[in-house]
Amino acid sequence: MSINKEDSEKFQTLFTENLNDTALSDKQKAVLFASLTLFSQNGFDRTNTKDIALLAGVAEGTVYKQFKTKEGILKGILDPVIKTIVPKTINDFINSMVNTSYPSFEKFLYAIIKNRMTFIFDNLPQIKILLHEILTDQELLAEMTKNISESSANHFLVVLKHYQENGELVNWEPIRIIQYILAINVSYVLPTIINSHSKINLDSACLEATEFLLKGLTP
Amino acid sequence: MSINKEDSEKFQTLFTENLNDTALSDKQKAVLFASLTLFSQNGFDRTNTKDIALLAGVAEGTVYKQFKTKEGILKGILDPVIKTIVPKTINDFINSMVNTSYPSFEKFLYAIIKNRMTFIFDNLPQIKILLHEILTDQELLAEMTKNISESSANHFLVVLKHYQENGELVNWEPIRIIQYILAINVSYVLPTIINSHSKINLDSACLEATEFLLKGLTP
Amino acid sequence: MSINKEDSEKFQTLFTENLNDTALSDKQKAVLFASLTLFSQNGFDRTNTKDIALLAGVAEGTVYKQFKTKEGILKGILDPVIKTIVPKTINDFINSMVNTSYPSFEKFLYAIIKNRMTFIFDNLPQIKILLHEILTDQELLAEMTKNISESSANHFLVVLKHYQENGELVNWEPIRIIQYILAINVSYVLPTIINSHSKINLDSACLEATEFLLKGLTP
Amino acid sequence: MSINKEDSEKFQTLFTENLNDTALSDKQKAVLFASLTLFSQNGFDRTNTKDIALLAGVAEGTVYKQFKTKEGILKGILDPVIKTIVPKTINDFINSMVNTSYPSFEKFLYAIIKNRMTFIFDNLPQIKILLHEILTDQELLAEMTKNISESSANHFLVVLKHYQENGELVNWEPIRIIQYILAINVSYVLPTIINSHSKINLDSACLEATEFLLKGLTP
DNA sequence: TATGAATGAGCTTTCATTCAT
DNA sequence: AATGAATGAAAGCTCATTCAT
Repeated sequence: MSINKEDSEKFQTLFTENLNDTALSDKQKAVLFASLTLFSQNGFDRTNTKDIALLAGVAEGTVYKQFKTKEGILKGILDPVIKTIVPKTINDFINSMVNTSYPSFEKFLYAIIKNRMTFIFDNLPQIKILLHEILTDQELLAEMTKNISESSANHFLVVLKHYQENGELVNWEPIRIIQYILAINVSYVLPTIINSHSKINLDSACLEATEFLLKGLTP
Repeated sequence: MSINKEDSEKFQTLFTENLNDTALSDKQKAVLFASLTLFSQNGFDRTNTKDIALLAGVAEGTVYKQFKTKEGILKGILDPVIKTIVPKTINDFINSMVNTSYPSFEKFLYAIIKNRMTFIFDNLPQIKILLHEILTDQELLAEMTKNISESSANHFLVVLKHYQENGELVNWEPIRIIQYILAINVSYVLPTIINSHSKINLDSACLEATEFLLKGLTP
Repeated sequence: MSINKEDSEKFQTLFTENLNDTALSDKQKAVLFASLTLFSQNGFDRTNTKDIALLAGVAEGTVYKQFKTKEGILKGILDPVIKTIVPKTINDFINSMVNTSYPSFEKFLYAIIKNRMTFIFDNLPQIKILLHEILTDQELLAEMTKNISESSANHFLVVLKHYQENGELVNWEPIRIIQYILAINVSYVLPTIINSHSKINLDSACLEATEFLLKGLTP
Repeated sequence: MSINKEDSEKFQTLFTENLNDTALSDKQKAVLFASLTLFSQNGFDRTNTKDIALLAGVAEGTVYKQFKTKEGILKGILDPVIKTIVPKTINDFINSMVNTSYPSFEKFLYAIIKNRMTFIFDNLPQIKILLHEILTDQELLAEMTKNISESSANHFLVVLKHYQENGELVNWEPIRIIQYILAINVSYVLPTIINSHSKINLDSACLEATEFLLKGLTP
């Protein structure tokens, strides 16, 4: 199995679909998108509701129709990410992982990396906002990890153990292995998170990351 | 929000030394430390000058004596980090690296990692503030990298090349190697950056990181 | 300081008309009138926005809706005077002067004096504010004279020349004659400018001024 | 008699002498001069004590040694003008007038005009400050006129009456005659009051003013 | 449902004034 | 007497939020 184009387009539109599910008028959606854009560009505190209204093309009052407060808009953006998008994505991925037996740890590694990177790229604005909030609100992170780990992290551990017993993966603590995989992933994406205009080649990044991690994680 | 007095008394490293060099009165230093603490705890925008004055034990007017504006205080905190502390630390480190010939790439790697991690732990609040600002102000990062790379990055590259020619280090682009080293470093420090109360064992972290990076970077 | 509500209701002339032209809400007009009153009573610097809001019967935030700053309000008051009201008044007057052939210099003199004095009385608060500003901001005067002289001062000079050639007016430089006429006018109005409660009889003032100027300016 | 150069230098230094009389240290005098300069340039409200200290070359605390408040400095500048300098000047002038019998109303007129104009030029900064204050503080003017008229205005009226009975001066109310003389005087000085850099020729101004007033005030 | 004028709490900043040195 | 760091009241201004239309 490999994460194909269709998969990546699924993540990209999860946020939008999520919007479409709820019965939001066009103006309300415009408010949410404008907020997403401005929050990720300038930060929550440096975005005012007047500018949101301006960018959304609505009146200031309309900004408050759906979410009662400015912070409500923030939650309206982050809650789906924390509670739905991330867990759902992870579940989908792990399920496909369990169902598909990867021929080698290398293929497996490449798959995770591509999946993770694609997800990050597809949700850049939300991730940037999350980063901002996590720096000051520690409960956010706690809630997020809770939603992830409780859902299906155990399945992932099983797969890791499989490769360890197979002799393809060093016998380190799973958390340590995950830490390295995430770190290398993030190191490729960070420039784009910070500067939206910087572009990287996703494919070669995945290949490079896999190459290094494979060397570092093979016994 | 709660103002944590103990936190503000911990950061007694280069930043403090740097302060003592400048002729600041005790109250002015208190203002700077209070700002450092609150900015890193709650973020710049969610810190008001009244609370800074309160934590520093001075009047609100005193907050504005040294740095004319609130943003001036932010610069007063970040400028030394960007322009002096980071470059100085890097120079010191590289000089010691050039003078000391490490017997192996492993020793060399361990030395960098320990140095880097120690630096990050010693400057946690400033780094947290920097992170916040970098997310919205891209020029900050540009200026920082300028100060770093122009000073002595070339020396570092020479050392890397030495190990590559020696057959101890893979023949990848130096930037890629540095990226991995930094990523692994940061992955150990991140929990502490986000949650100041989470503690890690610096020594075992360095050993672990060295172990992994050595595997990944040896040809 | 006491806020005099009656005063603020008196200035119902060109300034008010000018306001009605622009699409200002009642509250915005109230802000402008309150500012006019307080600025002229106590001076710009001794008027605070809280008192403006109080006199206007609005919230403090409302004071900043139309004109973004306190100085913006000052400009909102003085700009029409400098750029519109004064030039328009002068043009109207000169046009009527050119169209109407006065039987004698005396009639002509009386007409100007009455016109000038009436204008000053009708715009007392604005003039008082202007005076204050002119004392510290010399560019204001420059801009005002530019707006006046360039518009139609030449027409006035033609009329003066006519009376000089007719033998009814001394052969002095026009600027000198105008200076005297203005000076005498102002001398009658000054007490009212300084103390709003001092009242003069406009008609007898005009007659007296005409009598003196006629003696002084007849060959 | 004519107002000679020596006379005019007497007025010019009255303010300084007044300072020297009081036991003020050099620094205290510097504070007073700096205040005089800045108050007249920028207005009382737009002058801060830091700038006064800076211009005077003293510490901020020193500004408060002599006059306990900023308003105290203003009084320290204006009180001598109102209570001493103006009355003394007027008394000196009227005494010299009474003692010297002017051969004609013309000579008399010229003498007053020159005296008045010279006085104004010699006290420009104080007059500018006075103007500012009079616009918002009506009691100031009241106190000033009280000090003037009570001292020796009556003497002046006697002289006017003399010329009226002599047939050299129209039979108008003395206050009206004084008003015109002052108005014409002020009209010559005003440009310099507003813009300190504009210079006029004092002698020709006096001759012109005399010429016009004589025509206007001769029966 | 959408509007946008109005609100007022809360923020940053200034500056006359004090006082230990 | 002179200093200048420190003060804190008060000012200008912003902006999330409300509500009559």
